Amino acid sequence: MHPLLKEYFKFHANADDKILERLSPYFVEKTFKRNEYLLREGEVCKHNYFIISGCMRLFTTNKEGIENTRYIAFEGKFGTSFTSLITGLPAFENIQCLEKTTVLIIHKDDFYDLVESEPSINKIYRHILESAYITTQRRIYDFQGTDSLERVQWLLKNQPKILSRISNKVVASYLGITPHTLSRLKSKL
Amino acid sequence: MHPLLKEYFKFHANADDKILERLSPYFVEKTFKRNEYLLREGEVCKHNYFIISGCMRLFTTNKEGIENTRYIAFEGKFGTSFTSLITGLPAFENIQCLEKTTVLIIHKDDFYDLVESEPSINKIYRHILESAYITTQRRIYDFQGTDSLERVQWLLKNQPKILSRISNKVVASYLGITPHTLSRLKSKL
DNA sequence: GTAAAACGTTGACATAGGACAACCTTTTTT
DNA sequence: AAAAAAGGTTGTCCTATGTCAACGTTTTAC
Repeated sequence: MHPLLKEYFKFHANADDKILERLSPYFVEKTFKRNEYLLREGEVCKHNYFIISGCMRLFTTNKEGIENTRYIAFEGKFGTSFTSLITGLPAFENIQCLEKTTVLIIHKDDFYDLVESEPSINKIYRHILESAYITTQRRIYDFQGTDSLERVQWLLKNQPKILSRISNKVVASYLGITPHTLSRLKSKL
Repeated sequence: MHPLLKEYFKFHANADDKILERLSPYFVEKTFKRNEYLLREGEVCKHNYFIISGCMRLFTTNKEGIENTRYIAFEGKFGTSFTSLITGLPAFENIQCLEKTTVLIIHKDDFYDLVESEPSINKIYRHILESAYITTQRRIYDFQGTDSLERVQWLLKNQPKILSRISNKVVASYLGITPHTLSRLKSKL
């Protein structure tokens, strides 16, 4: 099993080596090109991805074609369309690599079987859900009732990696502003 | 055990009557007045609440004193500050009853012990986390890049109960607009 | 039942940030 | 290496929504 995933399991579920060896075959490594899609809006999401290197984003497109980035994940994190994975309904979001990205892929059927049968995966899943929830909540909480300057400052303080590694266009769509506004704001700082 | 909670357990965890009788003593009934607080910002949240009748909201207050309602729950739902419950850190949100409200209260220690030891509660918790996550995601997704008229229409379509049972002031703070704007928009519909 | 407070509506005005456009720079393609 | 495409910056203008204010109505408190 890849050391990054091992670390994740040890840290969040106290899993021992024996269990990890048993789980290892469920995770298949694959590398995607920069800008390549792991999932497109309208498809049913069938996999959970653990990022070994690179990064990906979840984004939606509204009726005017404007992109809205909702989550950006780097190496060492799980990322997928949980809403589609959980409900089995078509995703309303896309998953796209922002850099050349290597992931470990587990199929949802295996994943949910293991959630039921294997306590360490049950714990990991609980952890993933809890932190996904908390992250989402924090983002709503921190963004609601703030102007765009405050949002950029928030990003600088809380997720500086996003500002340094990700293009302005994507950052703007993550902050809910236009690239123009972001550009103007950056010159103010 | 109260029939509403029973129904919840049967529906989401297939729990049988024997288990429900065992779980029953952990849930204590209590009634709160309209506007009464179950939790104040800065306190550590120690309980999970299941609403039997009435409704409550979670809201935050920003530095200018502006309220921001993030979740409104009616009878038949669990509600608490999960972020504080999970992390054990002080909550940044308030929980307040919007009507005279009767809840079943379970202490977080009991709750998390049961999550570990009792599969039906484990399943319930998973379900709560999953739906909390999905609800939050949907709200972000549906609100981002929409103007306030679209938000009101969204509410009318997706949560009409909120518009009919809850005061304009609270609804406005849920939509992230001022009561003035909401008032103007309502006259347009 | 009366006073006080909170809430809701509407108007006039101010402003943050989007739309459009031009231009420059960087990246990608061949 | 040249051409094309994408991304970034900056200017002007416009619109949606917040702010301030006045006033009427409903709810709460004594």
